[in-house]
Formats: sequence, structure tokens, C-alpha cells
Amino acid sequence: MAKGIAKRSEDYSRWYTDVIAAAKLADYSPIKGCMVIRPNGYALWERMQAALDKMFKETGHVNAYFPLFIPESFMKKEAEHVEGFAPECAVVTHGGGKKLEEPLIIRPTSETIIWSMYKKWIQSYRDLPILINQWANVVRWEMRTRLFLRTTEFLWQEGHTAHATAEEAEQETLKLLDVYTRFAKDYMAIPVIRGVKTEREKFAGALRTYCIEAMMQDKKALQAGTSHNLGQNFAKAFDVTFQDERGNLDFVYATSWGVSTRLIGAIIMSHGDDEGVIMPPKLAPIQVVIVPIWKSETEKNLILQRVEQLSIEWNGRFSFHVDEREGYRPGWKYNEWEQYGVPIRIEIGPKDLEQNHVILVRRDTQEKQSVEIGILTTTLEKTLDAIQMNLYKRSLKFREENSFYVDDYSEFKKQIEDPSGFFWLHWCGSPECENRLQEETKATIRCIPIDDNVCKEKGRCVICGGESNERVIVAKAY
RNA sequence: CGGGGCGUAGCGCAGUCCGGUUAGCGCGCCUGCUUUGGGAGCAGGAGGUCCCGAGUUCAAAUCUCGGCGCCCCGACCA
Repeated sequence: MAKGIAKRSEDYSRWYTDVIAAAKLADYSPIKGCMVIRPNGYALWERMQAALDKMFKETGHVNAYFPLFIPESFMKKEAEHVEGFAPECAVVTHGGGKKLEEPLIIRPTSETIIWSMYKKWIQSYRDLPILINQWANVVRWEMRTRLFLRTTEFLWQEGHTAHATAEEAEQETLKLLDVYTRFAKDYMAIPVIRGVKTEREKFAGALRTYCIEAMMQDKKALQAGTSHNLGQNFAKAFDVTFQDERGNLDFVYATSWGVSTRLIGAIIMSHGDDEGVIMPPKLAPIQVVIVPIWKSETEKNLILQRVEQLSIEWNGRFSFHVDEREGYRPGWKYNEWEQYGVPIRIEIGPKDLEQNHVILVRRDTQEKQSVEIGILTTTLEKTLDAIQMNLYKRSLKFREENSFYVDDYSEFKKQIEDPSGFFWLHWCGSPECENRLQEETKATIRCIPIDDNVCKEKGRCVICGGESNERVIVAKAY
């Protein structure tokens, strides 16, 4: 049925790129490693931005914009930070036809330029907290790229906050992790596991990195968002101090947090099927598409008129599109909208008008049902909710079916290859064991789960047999 | 950066080994007619620096040399 889309079971990565092409979400650009986000993809991103932006504002944040260019010397001020990012930085050496005195780095992230400004803005505890977010593009020179998941340039939001106390910074870090968790669940319909990154996997320059991890349909893990407690690292690097109520001078505490267009990849790989992408209703640019069916001009007018009447009460309740195009047959349209992932399709033709009903087709289950026109609007609303819920439940079930507790290393080595999935393992906490794990299995410790996901219990490190107090999640990752 | 594959119409490809008509096919596109409830049919038509450069030759998409680009798989990463 789906022309030009590889089957997930046969070639998952091919399926992924096929689906993006079929849905017209993105295209390869003439620049290596960079993609063009096409209108269908950008419309989705705009919906995501709108929802996230609202959540940021509700938690007290404001938007601002900082420059694309960062003086090279700024990047070098925080030791771990520069080490982490240097290999993937793009550097501008010339401008205005002349060699620059100091090379400019195209931001891979904005901590340094922002903290250079915070230094100017912060003197007293009265200036704190600063809760700024920015929507921007960043560049990280990647060796291997994949549409949405890893491209040289990508779009994201990065929050950068400044606080008077360590506790407040930690609270902020967790608060945003919570925002991301809710966004993943309520909007993207993706269940995530919340956790802390290991020393090795944390953000370069952070004290501690929290993350949300999601399982894709190929059972690999995708980091879907990160929130960093930066402690006083950047304040020290940029000498940002403030006076507290008692006149004592201290360095400012910082956080940063971000999600990117990578989340579009997460949506594709969490919900898509062999026919194409499936947009979660809460984020779908078009939630309902109407395909009118006619044979004659008279019929066409009649049907479109009826659709017009029906849709009056839809305005403001959900987004819809009437596909009136001539020259395409209904079947062709069905397929196109399926590939675009529109959650609900309504078919309405002469037979339906006679019987005063329409055909409603769910994208997630492919289920067809006949709906009386009198209850159509409420049915549509209910069905959109049901699809949103079903996508989430389906993903959660999939993750649970592919998560395993394993206590034997050789058993793990076997199972990570087949069936693969998320493995809850005991780990002693040593970097040596962590490195060995990756070298020998290509899998990594995705996170040490926290709160509702936590699994505190005594055990023995699967690698060295050392003591362990909790299980960590190990998986192959994107 | 290592391994593999590829570059010919908008897309996907054949032709290249073994040089030789006007470079072809499928999809898409344009026009017209018939169609329209799961990717329509017929007829006509438009569209090419055969990745670039140099060389060999009477003659190069095809052979030789050099370059460039892209995709896939690994090491690094949101």
C-alpha cells in the first residue's frame, strides 16, 4: 500500500528516511549534514514551540536572543566545556574581506556568551533569579548526520538561569525536567524515563545532567531532553558574583536546559507505522482532513456546501482541512494524508449525505467507522483524545515489553543483540566498568533513573561484581 | 577519518564491462477527453552541461588520469 516506504521490520533506518520524504517533513540540502525543514515539518515544530513556550512562560521564564557568534576566548574559559565542544565547533576566521583578530565560534550552545552578559547584569541578590530562554539555531560539526536526529545545524530552545542558591538551581533543573516530561507525555504522547546522566555522559561543564530517555520502535534509546545543574562553574569562569542580604559575596548558581528538533525524530520513530508518520493529535498541524467525494459538478457543490455547514462549529475546537483538489481521486488523497500522519480522515460522499452520516478513519488504528452527522463534532473531539491516549499507551506498552532486568553479564551481552531493548542492570558506579560496557557491547548507560522510575535495591555490578544500590538503564542509543 | 555504494530528465534507474544511430525506461510534470468510495485510463507533449577537468581516439555517458559531491556502515555526539 505505502509506495516507496521500506518496511520497519526489514530496514528501520531506510524506513525512517522514507517516511520523512513521504511526509515532506524535511529534505537534504546542498550543504553536507544540513537539512531543510519543509513546511510540513516546520508546522509541527511551530506547534511544539507554542506548547513548550507556554509552559516556559507559565513557570516564570522570558524569552531573549543572544548572538550566533561567540568569541573563541569565551569558549575557552570553562575547561570542561571547551574540551567537550572544541571538536565540533565551526569557526569563522574572516569577515569583511579581512582575517579577524579573534576567530568567532558559531554557537554550539550559548552558555559562554550568556554568562558574559549575566556578569554585567548581576550585582545583587535582587537581580536574581534570571530566568531566560532563547529559541535559536546552533551548529555542531557532526561526522555522521541523520535527518532531525543529528544534523550539523539544528533548531532548539536553550534556557539559561541564574540563582542565588544551590538549592534553587537544583529545583529549577528539576522543574524543567518536569516540564519536558509533561511535554513528552501530554503532547508528544511519548513515555520517558527520567534520570541522571553518569559523569561520562553529562554535559561538558555541568555539575549534574538530568535527562529524559525514550524508547524508539527499533528499541534504541533516544535522549529527548536534558536539564543541567551547572553549579557555579560558569559563574566562576566568567566571574559572576552577587552580594546576598548580609553583604557576602558569592558566585551565582546556574542551570541550562534544552530540547531540539530532534524531538520530531522521536515522534516519527515512536508512533510511525509502515504507511508513514502518525502525528499525535495535540501537535498535529492538521488534526482532521476531509476528503469529499463526488462524481458530478452538482454533487461536488452539494457536498462542499454540506462540509462548509458542518465545519462552522469546528473553528477554534480543532484544526481541519478540506481537500477539494480536482484531478486526484479519493484513494490517492487517502494515501497522501496517511503519509502526512493526519490523525483523523473524514470521507464524505453522496451515499453518506443520503444516509446523513460520514466515514471516519483513525490514522493510528486504521479503523473505519460510520458516524451520524448529529454527533460528528463531539465524536471528532473524543476521537482525537482517544488517539492521543492510544499512542501514549501503545508506546508505553512497547517499552515495557522490551525492558528487562538482567543480572548476568554474558546473558546481557546476548540479549542486547537480540531482542535488544532497555536493560535494568546493577552497576557499581565506576567509570572503568562503564567504559568496558560500551566497548564490549556498544550499549551505554542511558541514565540512573530518579523518582517514579527509580529502582533502589541491593545487587552486584554485572561487570565487576562490586556492590550496587540501584539499577541503571543500559541501551543502545541514538 | 576507516570500510562500502553511488553520481545519466524533478525522482528512481538502465545503458558503461566490449567506444559508434537522434541517450532510453518507470514515476512525476503539462494539455485534452473519459474518470472519481483505497495511489485511474487513453491520446498528445515538455524536460539532458550523461558530477567537474584534462587526456586517448575519426568518434567518449562508455577507456585513462586527476578532482568534487552525496548516501550507507563503524569510531564521536542533542
